[in-house]
Amino acid sequence: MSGVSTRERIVAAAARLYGRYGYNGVGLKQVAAESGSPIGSLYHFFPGGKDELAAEALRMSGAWYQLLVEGILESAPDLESAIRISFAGAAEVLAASDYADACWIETVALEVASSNEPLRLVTAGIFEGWIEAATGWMEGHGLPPDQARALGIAYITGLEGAFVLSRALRSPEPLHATGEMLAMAAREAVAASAPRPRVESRPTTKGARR
Amino acid sequence: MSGVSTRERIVAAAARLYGRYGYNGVGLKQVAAESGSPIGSLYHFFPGGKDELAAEALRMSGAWYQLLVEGILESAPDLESAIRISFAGAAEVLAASDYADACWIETVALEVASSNEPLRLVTAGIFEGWIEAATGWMEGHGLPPDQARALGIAYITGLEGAFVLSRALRSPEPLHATGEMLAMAAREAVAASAPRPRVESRPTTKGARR
DNA sequence: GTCTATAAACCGATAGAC
DNA sequence: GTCTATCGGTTTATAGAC
Repeated sequence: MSGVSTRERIVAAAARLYGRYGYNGVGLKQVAAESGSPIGSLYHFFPGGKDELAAEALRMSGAWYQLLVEGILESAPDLESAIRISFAGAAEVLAASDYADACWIETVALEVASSNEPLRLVTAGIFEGWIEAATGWMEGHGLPPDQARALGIAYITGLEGAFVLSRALRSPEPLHATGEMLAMAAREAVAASAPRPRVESRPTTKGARR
Repeated sequence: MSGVSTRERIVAAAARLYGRYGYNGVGLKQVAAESGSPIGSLYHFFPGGKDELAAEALRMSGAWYQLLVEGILESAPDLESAIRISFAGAAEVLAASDYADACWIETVALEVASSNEPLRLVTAGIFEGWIEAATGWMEGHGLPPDQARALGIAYITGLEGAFVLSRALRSPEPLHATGEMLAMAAREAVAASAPRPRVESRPTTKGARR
């Protein structure tokens, strides 16, 4: 009746624990206990040990978050409100977990960035996938490719950075403030790339573009 | 002739190592070796052990970054270019360290957020100080208090989030893109809070505000 | 203040019974 | 596939000589 395999329970427990306390802050014994399985099962499914388990946990979390965010973005009426809704929703979820569960990738990403190249590559692949998805969605709302990519990246970095401050301060304010400012940037980007809003919108004599 | 005390060398080594590899990723023996002092000296200066040393390293780094950023902000001609210069400078420094040294606070902040309340409070105090400083500077450039605080927070969260992606991807692009989008938000914020730029700047019949 | 030796606990990983 | 016992190494922290 459970429907979840031992392997899935181990991966889920590892993802949650690593996200909360970091890769180096959680032992395999703790993962085994949290998933309700002995150490032996852990090495049975992941002969590569802790690194292989973490890689699988990161990939699982990355795919899960991507589906979650894509669902939010696609259900929003426009670009500006999509950003606002994303950050407000993240603030609610974070507060509901008592500021424990934000992004299960980023703590590990920072820990392994300069010490574990295989895992660093896993986190890089996840972030690249998110950037591509966000960029595509921004393009679908009429932004030119370079603006779409910049805003897509800023959307992700804004979320990740706000997670750090919101968890440390135990306050939703960083998420709300960051969402508000990115919504403003989105409005400006849309206005700047609009076909031709009015006769005099911006001085065309000297391009503001770099 | 050295001028740096043993205590200072220990704190500096701890700050750098914790920033690169995380709080749980670095042992006291490694800090002692890196600082060129035996373990005994470490416990002589920090009887509280690893937590007390980390707290001191965090406070030192926090004050140092605050001075650095304030210097950059005050030397910039205007709000928009100050943001651009900050992110471009951070990208250069990060690349120069081979994507190892970004913010020495944030890796530790994420690790301790849900597991070490005393250290979490230290990181929270540092972030609060940064927010106050950034907010004050934004107000000095004419933004109303609530907009100044929101942009000040987004400036910090944007930096922190871009650090995560830039380190993981080993690319300066996240820092550049985030800086570009926050500069756009700053331009929009300045324009929106300007005394009265033109006769017809935005439809006043239906407020776009919230 | 500086330094070494060591205690006690925990880590990742393995062997092997069932 | 499940589970226990254990190895070797590393961790934080302490004791005590100099």
